[in-house]
Amino acid sequence: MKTSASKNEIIKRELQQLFGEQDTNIEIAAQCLKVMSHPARLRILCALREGEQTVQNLEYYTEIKQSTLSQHLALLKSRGVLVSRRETTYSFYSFSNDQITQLFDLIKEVFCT
Amino acid sequence: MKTSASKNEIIKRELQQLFGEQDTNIEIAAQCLKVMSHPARLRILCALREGEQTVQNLEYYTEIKQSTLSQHLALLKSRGVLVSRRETTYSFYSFSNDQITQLFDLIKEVFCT
DNA sequence: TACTTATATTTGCATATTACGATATTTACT
DNA sequence: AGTAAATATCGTAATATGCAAATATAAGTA
Repeated sequence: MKTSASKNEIIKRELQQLFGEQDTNIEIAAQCLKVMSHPARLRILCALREGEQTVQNLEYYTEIKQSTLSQHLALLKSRGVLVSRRETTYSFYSFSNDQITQLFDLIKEVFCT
Repeated sequence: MKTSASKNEIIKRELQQLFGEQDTNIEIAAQCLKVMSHPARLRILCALREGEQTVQNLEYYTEIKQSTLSQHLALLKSRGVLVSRRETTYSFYSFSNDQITQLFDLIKEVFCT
């Protein structure tokens, strides 16, 4: 099977542009999606959907052990999905921006309807 | 820090319902997202966005080695992201449904704009 | 039947993730 | 200073994932 060579070239060129020249965007997208694609982390995002929460509240909601939870949160934060702020001894985590929130909402819509 | 116990209970109950009672949906979502969150597989999805393609075309577009590509395709198919059909010796792969396509489009929108 | 092309599967190995106990850090309070 | 609470980090064992060569299968053609 051979589509015309020129058409293949066009598609290939479009592909190269689609996610940016150096595949930077595609790498970022993969990393961000990857960090969201874990049952525990999806549960965390669920719990944060209505607003920021402390670690101990998240521990209660998600039933994930403290150290494990803390690692998941650190990962989500390091990839730009979440942000955190300190208030006395509490850390409050929340979504970092609207795009991520929007992405999460669509995921929920796609898989829960 | 203690939010009132009753409010916590309410949030927890909402969480349990959000992705379904047995966490089935959340598991499915995680698996599906996970399979999409890989640079090679995102590149494959990009190439398929305009319609079905043969394996050899995908090999050309994505520059992924045949056996590796075939494994990625098998994975994407097994998780319901792609479907395939045989025509003589060629396998044609394409998106399995509109929701997945829509999800992919949003991913592209979020990470490439 | 023999040969070729397209795709799929197997295998081995390297690397990455995961969970969780133990330990460390941070901050407040006495 | 000493203690306690909330969170973070470390160490490690189990498991999962990645890639690509080698091999297998499927289907068309001489």
